[in-house]
Amino acid sequence: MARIQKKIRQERLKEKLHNSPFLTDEELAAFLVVSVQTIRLDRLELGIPELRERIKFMAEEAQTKLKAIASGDVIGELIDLDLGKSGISILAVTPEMVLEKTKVARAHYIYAQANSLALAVIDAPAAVTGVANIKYKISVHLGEKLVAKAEVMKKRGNKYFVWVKTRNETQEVFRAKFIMASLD
Amino acid sequence: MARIQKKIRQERLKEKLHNSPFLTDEELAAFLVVSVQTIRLDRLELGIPELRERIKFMAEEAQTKLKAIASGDVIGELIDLDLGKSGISILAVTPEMVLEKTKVARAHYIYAQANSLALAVIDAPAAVTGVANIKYKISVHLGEKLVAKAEVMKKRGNKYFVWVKTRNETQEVFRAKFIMASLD
DNA sequence: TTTGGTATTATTACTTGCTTATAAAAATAG
DNA sequence: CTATTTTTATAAGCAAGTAATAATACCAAA
Repeated sequence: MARIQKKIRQERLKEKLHNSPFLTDEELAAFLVVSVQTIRLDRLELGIPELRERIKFMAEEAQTKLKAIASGDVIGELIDLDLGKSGISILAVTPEMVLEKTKVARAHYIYAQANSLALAVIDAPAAVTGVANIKYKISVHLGEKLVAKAEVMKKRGNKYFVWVKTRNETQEVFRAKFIMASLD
Repeated sequence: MARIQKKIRQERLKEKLHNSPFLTDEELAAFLVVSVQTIRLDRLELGIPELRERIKFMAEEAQTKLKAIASGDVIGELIDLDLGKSGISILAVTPEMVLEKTKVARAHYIYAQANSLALAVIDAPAAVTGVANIKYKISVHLGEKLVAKAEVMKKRGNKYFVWVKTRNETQEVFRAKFIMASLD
């Protein structure tokens, strides 16, 4: 009986901390109606660090993630680049990128990978996207690895015509034609 | 002379903390070759909170930002929604969204606002983007406020045809036609 | 019923990274 | 040289812990 209670409590502890990780042991003890010591033993068993460590970890992790998402000039990892001609990037679909309910990747991530690859591939110091023609062929799910290939089809004046095709492991999932204009 | 030294030290302190905000007073004292007490007086004068508060603040802020950027179902603030018919969202262009050099908003943010609005507006429990036709008319810069308006033009079976037009304060900057397929 | 092991709670000493308050020393300006 | 500012030192206290040890409580099986 006691063992079952313990298991349940520890599950509840994990869940609670998952939802609100900023709680102290004291608050957790009040929530689960046990002593602070019990909470500490549970944390020890479950390998959950103390509040301050948790906060610190979150701050560090969130910072790097923010950088990756918000300020990285290329979404996805650039693995091949022939400037002015073609490029390849890969992007792993992580939990942040999918819709909660369906686990389907949100469209703008797939778009972002393609668009930033297109931007990277054209041989210009700065450029903006003018027109895009896009087709999402099948939906992409959590855990898949997307490989985007970009090709500069032609260049006319300051305009670049870039095609991007994105595949998962087995098939083509996305296709886009961009017309990019270089500035300067 | 001393006053100048103090000013300089406090500037250096601010800069150091800006770059590496995870330093303790002790480490800062060693870095600036003064006593820990001096660092504390400086922090007091400059209104800089202690390490733990800084970390906590970063964790909280980064978390909300991450949520906003990565897992918010709508990029931009939804200010009007007539389900199945139309919707409006606004998005302020913040420093994270622009390219370092040019301060021009990266295309995928504008796309993301439009796409997530289109998703929000269609009256379906879950949907994926099938095809998009996009035109970036002029480039968007740091500080501008984007207003996206979506309209469901027609519905055929499980397919929705949604048009989105985005304006800044003065003119239309972006236009997209999406064909979304609802799932269930 | 007693014995034994797990689970829980309590107690105490110690840690980090501070705050607050007070005082002393050093540096500098006038 | 004195008054003021700046810097350093000292001591007490706090939050949220860890680590170690001991004392109960509980339940289960011999």
